[in-house]
Amino acid sequence: MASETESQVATGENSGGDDGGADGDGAFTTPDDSFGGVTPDAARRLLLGAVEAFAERGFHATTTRDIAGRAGMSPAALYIHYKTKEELLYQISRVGHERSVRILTEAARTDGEGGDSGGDGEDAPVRLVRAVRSFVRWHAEHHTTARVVQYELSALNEEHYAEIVGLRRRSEELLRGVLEDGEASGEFAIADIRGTTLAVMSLCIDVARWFSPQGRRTPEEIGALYADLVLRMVTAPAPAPR
Amino acid sequence: MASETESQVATGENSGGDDGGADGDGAFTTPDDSFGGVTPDAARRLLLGAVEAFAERGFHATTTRDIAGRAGMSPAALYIHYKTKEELLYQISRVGHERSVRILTEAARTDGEGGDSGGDGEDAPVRLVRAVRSFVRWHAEHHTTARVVQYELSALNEEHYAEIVGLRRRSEELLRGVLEDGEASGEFAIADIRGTTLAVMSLCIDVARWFSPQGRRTPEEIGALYADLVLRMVTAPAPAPR
DNA sequence: GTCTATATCTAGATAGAC
DNA sequence: GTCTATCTAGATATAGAC
Repeated sequence: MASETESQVATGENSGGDDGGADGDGAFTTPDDSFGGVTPDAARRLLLGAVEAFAERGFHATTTRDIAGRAGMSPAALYIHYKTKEELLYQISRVGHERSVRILTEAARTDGEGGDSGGDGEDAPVRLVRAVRSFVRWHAEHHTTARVVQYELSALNEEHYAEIVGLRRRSEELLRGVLEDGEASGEFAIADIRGTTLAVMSLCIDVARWFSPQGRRTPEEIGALYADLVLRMVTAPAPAPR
Repeated sequence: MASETESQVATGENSGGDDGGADGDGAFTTPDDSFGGVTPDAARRLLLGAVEAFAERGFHATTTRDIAGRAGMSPAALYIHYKTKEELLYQISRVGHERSVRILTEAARTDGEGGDSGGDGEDAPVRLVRAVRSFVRWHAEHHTTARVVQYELSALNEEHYAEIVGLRRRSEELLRGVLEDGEASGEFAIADIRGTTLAVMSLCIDVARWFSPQGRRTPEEIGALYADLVLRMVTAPAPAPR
């Protein structure tokens, strides 16, 4: 398998506690060190170059020369670290999707951060707000990576694509679980749980497409706005004042 | 300019009343005749082939041979009708974006279909529901075209890109107008109108990315669901029942 | 307007010196 | 592990016959 080259990508899943705390993620990571765990250095620089290039121009329009150039290397050097251009995309996708799953796992759990939740999933709104807020923040903060992760999937080979789809399903299930819990407890009033789950995922993901650091809102602000909008989506509206 | 080749694309803006009635759009159009006005026949077939191919594989990964093949022609024949591959994308984008503007213009107007609205923009919720419903329906029904229209913009040349961005701004302004009217009349309770406008646009647009005709919902059902979700987004939530 | 044939270029990937 | 040089394939676009 292409994924078992010896100089390969560390997921970050086990790479120490420097960037995945309970309060979300990205707050104290620099603009794009999603690949901090990758060694050797050249392999990481190539990955970062690939992310930039793929985000700017798309996978197919990006040349290996371009990627190598951004990493300060010759075109041939790329192939020491990655078998193909597609393998670069796969590593980016995998790390990004694993991060998504982790963010949502963290946010969706019932034993909230420091809170003394009674136990029976009473706090679905808190979990939902936390999930949307940190998921959106990640897509804005790491919009370059996220753009590649979310919009270049079709360039993966079949095997890699299947693996990524599995991770996406896990993310969706995590979010749906929160909506189901809230519906069961009466905190939410949702007409179509599966459909609403999809809509919320879609809303969060699409942040990566339009977000710009030059825009008028910070990732934090967008996260807060979106959390509020989503909370309204799952809550029965008040009768319109006349 | 590339856009003035003699055998070129009719917008559909003036092409008769066969598919843009007051009750939305797409209901009685076949799966993809967004380009019904294009003549000669070969030019239209090429456009349809390009839409399919771009949607499946992306602009850069699509070869002119592929497009020509789908249209039942040799690679060279393409260049009789279009100067470059990019021009095909431009025509697809332009027609699609003009359709979006038209759908939103139609839906956002204050003199609703047959209704006797008093006159002072009392019916913002109706306008919003109508807008979201038909905009979403278009993105689902024509998801192949919409995918190209929404996700391949970066492959346009600078001049064409600028033109398309102008159309996108018009769409956004149409939607924002509805939210502003509803906020002014007290029908809506929106914290951040610009941000909410963006979120709603984003939600609708992203339907094109994930929609599949094999999925469990029809375009109509998704449109209805989304209209409800968006209406909740702009309405003050009822206090949670305890 | 369409075809066959082809010019020209550029991409991904490899060979082999250092 | 990195470089220079290069192989090979396939892309866009054009030429010229029909």
